[in-house]
Amino acid sequence: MPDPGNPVEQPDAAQFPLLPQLTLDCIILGFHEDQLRVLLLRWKDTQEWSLPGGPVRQNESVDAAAHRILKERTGLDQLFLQQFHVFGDVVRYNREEIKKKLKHVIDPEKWYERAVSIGYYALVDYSKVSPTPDAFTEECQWWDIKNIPQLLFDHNHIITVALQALRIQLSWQPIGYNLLPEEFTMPELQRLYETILGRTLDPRNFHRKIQGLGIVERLETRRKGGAHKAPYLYRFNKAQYEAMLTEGNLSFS
Amino acid sequence: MPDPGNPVEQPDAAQFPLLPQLTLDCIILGFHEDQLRVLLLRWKDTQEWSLPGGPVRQNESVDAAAHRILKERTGLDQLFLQQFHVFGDVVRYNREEIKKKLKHVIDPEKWYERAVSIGYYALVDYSKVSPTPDAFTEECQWWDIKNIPQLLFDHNHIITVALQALRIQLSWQPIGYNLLPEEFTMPELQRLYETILGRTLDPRNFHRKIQGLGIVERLETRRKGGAHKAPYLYRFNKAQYEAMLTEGNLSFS
DNA sequence: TTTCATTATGTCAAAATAACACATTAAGCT
DNA sequence: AGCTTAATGTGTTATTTTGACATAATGAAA
Repeated sequence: MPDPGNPVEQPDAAQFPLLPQLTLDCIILGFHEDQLRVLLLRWKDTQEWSLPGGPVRQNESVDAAAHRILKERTGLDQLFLQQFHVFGDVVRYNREEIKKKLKHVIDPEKWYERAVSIGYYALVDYSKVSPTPDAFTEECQWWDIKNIPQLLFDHNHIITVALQALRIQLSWQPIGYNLLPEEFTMPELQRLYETILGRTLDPRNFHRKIQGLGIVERLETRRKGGAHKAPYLYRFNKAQYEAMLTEGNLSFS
Repeated sequence: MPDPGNPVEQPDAAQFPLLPQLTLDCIILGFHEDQLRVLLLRWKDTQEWSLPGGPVRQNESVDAAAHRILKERTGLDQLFLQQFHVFGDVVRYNREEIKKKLKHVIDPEKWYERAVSIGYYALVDYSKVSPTPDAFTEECQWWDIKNIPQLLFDHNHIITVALQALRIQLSWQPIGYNLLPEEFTMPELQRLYETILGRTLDPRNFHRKIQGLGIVERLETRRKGGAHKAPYLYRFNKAQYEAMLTEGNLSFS
């Protein structure tokens, strides 16, 4: 379910007792047509969008809840999932406004107390995702990160914080394994980095850098189809990639 | 109060309704005698130690709760406080063992369900702290980070994760403003970095680096008192320091 | 005044980064 | 077949940053 910020009575509450006043919000990011995109949900009978999210069940870990929600929204099992912040203000958004906007979906009497929300971001292979709405929503769709509408709750803010965290990750860990298909081209990887960093990179320097990290291997084949020189295909060297995820590029001086 | 992992009935529960099944744990770090030290609490009538922590009240933000707990344990108001991880496993530690160990402090019947804990680390000026135990504990003391005893709950693990987060912070943000007194020497700052990083640094290179960041200003005065050449005193350039905290040294390449 | 402990400081080599331009080639068009 | 278009693949150089390294200076104590 999306995070109603203040959790509401859940459809499957009887079956699955929940941790009270605690929710997750998931920023599910994909990369398509040179755009970083985020998966959003549209609430039933409204034009209001929000992040996917939901409560944590008593018998599952917080991480497991995040995985479950991701699985429900995307169909994907394995993905890069990263806790990045806890949103714990007493008043995270205007509750009356939300109650009003969602009154046709959720009985305004059924809103509980304030909730603390744990933010996760996930990096997924856009082409493998089957966007699926939940019990409160009727549409699940990708949105260009540069073009997010006004969202419910404090979700615009949460996205901002998630992107900051993602850029920090990028500065000392590699990114791409979970965002690109198995085989990809160097310009594609470069555009992914450029999109996250919000600036252009020099293709020669980028190539040198990535090769230096040893996280990719060039294949024999090239990708044909464009009206231009065919780029080589690459795949990630999983072992080296994992190593860079763990050790990272941490260096003080 | 320390985090009983599973929260227990709180002494002031009537006065302050709490967020259920949610607690904070605070890793309060100071620097003294070239050691990074963490503040720990000893439970009443036991030899068992744990991290400071406690529940979040309904009418305060999670960050405010962390500040409150820090204020209660240290007497300090302004300090560097950083959320670093949420510990959300269903079983974070052996509950029966804990109930038994603390049976003289907390009625084993009074333990609630599992709790999710939000980890914060704080960097404080050792000399300004007045360690103060809470309602469940009778001693509050600094421990060398290299010499932590077996702690209650999953607190040894939490400390490990906090130190990892601290090292990551160090790799792209300056550290020191909240850990050192207003005036300090370059060797002191260097030893702080060395302690956090767990390795020695070259004094010439360190000096060059720190000067390059522009976060410190050398004063006219030197610190006398040691049987050796008197080191210059420095103070942080707050503006530049803040700038480095925000912008950081983030660079992909 | 001698000794001891610690601090302050500069140079050079190596590595990493930033800046920069042009030949190649697949596809589409004529 | 030949031309055009669009994007890719690639190397060099200057600059900056990092890492390695050793000695003179000085305050306190003996």
